[in-house]
Amino acid sequence: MPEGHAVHRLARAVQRRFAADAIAVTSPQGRFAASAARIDGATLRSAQAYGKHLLLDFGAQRWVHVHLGIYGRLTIADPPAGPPVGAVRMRLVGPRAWADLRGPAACDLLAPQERAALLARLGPDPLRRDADPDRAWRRIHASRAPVATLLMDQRVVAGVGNIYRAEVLFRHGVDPLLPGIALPEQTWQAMWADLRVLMRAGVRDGRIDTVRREHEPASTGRAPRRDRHGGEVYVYRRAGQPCHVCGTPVAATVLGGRNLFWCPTCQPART
DNA sequence: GATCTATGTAGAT
DNA sequence: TCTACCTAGATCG
Repeated sequence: MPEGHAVHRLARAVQRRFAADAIAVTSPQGRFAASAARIDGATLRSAQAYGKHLLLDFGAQRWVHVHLGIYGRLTIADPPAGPPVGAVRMRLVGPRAWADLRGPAACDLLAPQERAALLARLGPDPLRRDADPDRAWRRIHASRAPVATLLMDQRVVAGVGNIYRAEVLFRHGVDPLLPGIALPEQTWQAMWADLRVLMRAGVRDGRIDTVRREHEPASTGRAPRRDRHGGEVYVYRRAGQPCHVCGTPVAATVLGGRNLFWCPTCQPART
């Protein structure tokens, strides 16, 4: 689920269904119980996403910070709330909806300085209007690390995950292992603009689609294939399958502990 | 039913 | 570079 687009989508849903209401906050599982008690019954002022982080503003300088990590899920449903099933870290119950949070990497109550520190360590988020791509560019241009590594570094760009990184590199013909310092600025600007378009579409649709119409299998007469994440992609998790554009088998390796996918023909290494 | 895997990150080594 | 975190869906047998 959780690349930045999913968290922004979640923030919108929480905003729509809980904001301006008094919310009963509990921790059926117990691990968030002490913090939940401090905000139980407070009015939710707003829900916002910054990269992959979700912040719920409960007023009086109190923010609930949620990071879903790889496993986490926040499910929202219509009342009435039933008994908790499984390990529910946090439950929100409002008059119009209720939500259960399971398996998050983080669920904390933040004070203002903690919230500020969190936001300060995040790079620009393509889904936020005020984001400055030059901040990311300065870090990329100063680094010998592979572009693929830099794109996943939340201090460089906030919200990009393993799918968007693989796909945006493919769409711009960039070798994932190219050192950041060797990436042309024009290419970075184009990638940033593309990330904004792709991730906004992801928020709107609730899935990641990156394949241009002319490359869709459907346009060749076959039914469109959806991977199990529901989207249509060029290279992510397509190791060994033919590239949609040139037919070369998609390559895969592990970089920094994460799977990396690319087309060696469409994204050639510099020689 | 057991095992594998994952759209992520922090912290230890 | 490695491990822990700790959930659930897919896959294996």
